[in-house]
Amino acid sequence: MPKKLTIRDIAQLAGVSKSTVSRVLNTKQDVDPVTRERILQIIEEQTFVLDMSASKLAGGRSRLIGSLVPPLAWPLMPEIMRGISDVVAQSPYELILYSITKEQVHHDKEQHDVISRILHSNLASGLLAVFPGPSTPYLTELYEKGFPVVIIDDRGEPTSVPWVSADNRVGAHAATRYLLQMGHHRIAYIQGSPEYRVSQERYLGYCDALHEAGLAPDPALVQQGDFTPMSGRAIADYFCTMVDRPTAIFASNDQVAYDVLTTADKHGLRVPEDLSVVGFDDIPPSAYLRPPLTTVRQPFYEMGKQAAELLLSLLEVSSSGAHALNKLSKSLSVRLVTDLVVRDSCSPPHDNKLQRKSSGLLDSVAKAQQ
Amino acid sequence: MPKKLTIRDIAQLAGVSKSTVSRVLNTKQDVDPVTRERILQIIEEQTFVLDMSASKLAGGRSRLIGSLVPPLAWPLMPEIMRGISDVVAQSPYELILYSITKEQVHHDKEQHDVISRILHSNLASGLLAVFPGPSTPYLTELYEKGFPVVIIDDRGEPTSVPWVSADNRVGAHAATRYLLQMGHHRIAYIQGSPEYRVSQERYLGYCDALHEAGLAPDPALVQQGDFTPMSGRAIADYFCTMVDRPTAIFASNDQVAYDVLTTADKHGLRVPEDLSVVGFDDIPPSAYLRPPLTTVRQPFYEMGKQAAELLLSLLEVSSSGAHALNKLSKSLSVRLVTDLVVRDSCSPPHDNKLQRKSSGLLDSVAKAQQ
DNA sequence: CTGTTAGCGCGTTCAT
DNA sequence: ATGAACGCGCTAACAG
Repeated sequence: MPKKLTIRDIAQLAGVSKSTVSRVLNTKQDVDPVTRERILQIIEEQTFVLDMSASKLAGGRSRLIGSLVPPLAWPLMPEIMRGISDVVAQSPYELILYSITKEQVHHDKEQHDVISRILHSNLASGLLAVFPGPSTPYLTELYEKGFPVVIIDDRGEPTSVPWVSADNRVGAHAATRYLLQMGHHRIAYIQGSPEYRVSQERYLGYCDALHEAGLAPDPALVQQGDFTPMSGRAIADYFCTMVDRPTAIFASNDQVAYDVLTTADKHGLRVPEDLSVVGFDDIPPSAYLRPPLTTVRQPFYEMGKQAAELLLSLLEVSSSGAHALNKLSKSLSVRLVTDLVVRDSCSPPHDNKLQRKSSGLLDSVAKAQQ
Repeated sequence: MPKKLTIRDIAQLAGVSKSTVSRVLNTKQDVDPVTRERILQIIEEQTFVLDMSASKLAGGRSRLIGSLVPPLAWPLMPEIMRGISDVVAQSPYELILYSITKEQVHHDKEQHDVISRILHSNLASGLLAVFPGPSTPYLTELYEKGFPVVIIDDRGEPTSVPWVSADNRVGAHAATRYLLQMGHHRIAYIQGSPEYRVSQERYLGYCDALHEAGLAPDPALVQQGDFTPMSGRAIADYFCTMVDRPTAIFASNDQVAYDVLTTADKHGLRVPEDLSVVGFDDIPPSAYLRPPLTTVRQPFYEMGKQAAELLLSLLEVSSSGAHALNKLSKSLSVRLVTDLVVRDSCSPPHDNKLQRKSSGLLDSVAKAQQ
């Protein structure tokens, strides 16, 4: 175990002062390209790495990013984390995981506590918040005080905090339009939790498509769900046993769509022959169900990736420059497009079955937009 | 934004010196209970938190745990992480996530790099490694040099490093015995990747049960797979088209069992009527398949939890005491029991169908042991 | 362009 | 039982 080298050691090896080494390590200007090269060489040979604690203490920056995330068991989380990790791994930063438990997800006091912990421990120099939910206001405050924050998908009101999200409205529009074009008229909709902004957006997209087709949303066909597994069963029961049963159900996320599939089966309804089903998210199991689920894919990996890149660039600015940061805030939102993934859970309704048939290929993907 | 308080500030408020505050913060002896209480009081009021960087630099511990994990998209990871997070969140420690990409998983050089990065950055004071695979030797070296390490499930040879794992052999035994008791004689087995120790263990469990029933493993019924989705299809094809087709297939993980289900369907074989299928892991989708999959549940949450607790206790020891650590190493392995989760993917074979029928309840769980 | 000087906030001797 | 002084490894002025 070669004793841990310090910046001084490599300064000696290079015949310069610690400051110079520090300069090259922090890619400052004003260093002779030759000595810089030599120093880098030595650093490489010795596999020297800056002591982050010392660096943080002396300078203030920490090369540590905090990530405030909902339970990783949420099926969309792994891909988001992969996007984040991939970016962070390529950077000089490391990622601290502050994981919100199922129980804390809806309690803003507890989330506030977690955030305080993040701030007080004074480790992270930036924060990536995934579905921060009730704590969005705190995060906003934080951000406006100059602490770099990026939100992935939000809840509640818009905020000045940079954020990235998929275009839920357009996605829901595409899914609904797909059903309409297939000949469906009675398309039921299962709402997501009302606290989430994405729920409203998806609902609006559903309405958009209906209006476009000259239809008005039928209140009887719109029921309030809450995104969680099992929660859709009662609603699906209701739809399956209606006198004038809908010919298609658009569930506002895949997990609820699974409930629809299960429930339809229970009632002896075949999907897609008797009932078409569309989900939202395209989480991994959706491709493996029977029938494979037609759904709107959210680019989770990309969302994580872009959020991390955004945060990294904020960090860049706040370290080098000054408050030029605030000037950018207008353009600091990213909306990613969704894709309609056509699988086998939809077909034209019985009374109107001359339209196109959905592809039977598991993996066929159709772009939702143009 | 109240300016960050330092240990000195609260020393002043308490009318004592920084040293004393430091002592109570680190729960040292030799502090007057009264002043200790007063200081704690003030710390509480001010919601003061130690600056971890400074603390680490000055020679203290870092309250940071590194976690070296495979891609979170591995279906068993979220639960493991939940176990880890729950424990860490209750402790004064934070978790740094070092995520291995799909590509790095089998390249020990890259993993070595990641580990070096962990060590050199000098942040983490302990390491939790999940399925470290090829880097087990490095971790062993590390551990033997006194750096706290805990491994969750290993690969390759046994090591002195503390580790936790499920009892794969007993689990596989239970699954196979279940099939045997149901009347199956020709039970095929799809192996996992040979590099993983768990693959061998499960295979041994399979053999144990066979021997117990007076049968010998039939080489034609044991095929080498590799745990990944899709990888089982060719093997399942092979089994489904054999002249003397097996009446049951035991897949060494759930993902491969899904392939068996898909393939059986392709060949027009009904599960469980024509073919019984058992998996291993009990990852979330398994309960929602049609038919719901009978499988051996690994206690992933518990594995993460116990590993984190183990590491925390190592950290405790290495901070307070000395090398009493090594004396414990004998008992520092944890083997958790697995459960056979009986769902609907198994039934007695055609030619022998008088035995018990598997439960139809989705969630019915039977203890594998006693 | 580069070296020198001061701390950053805390743990740890060593006194007292 | 408690305080004073020193230094952890590094960055940030300030000189040159």
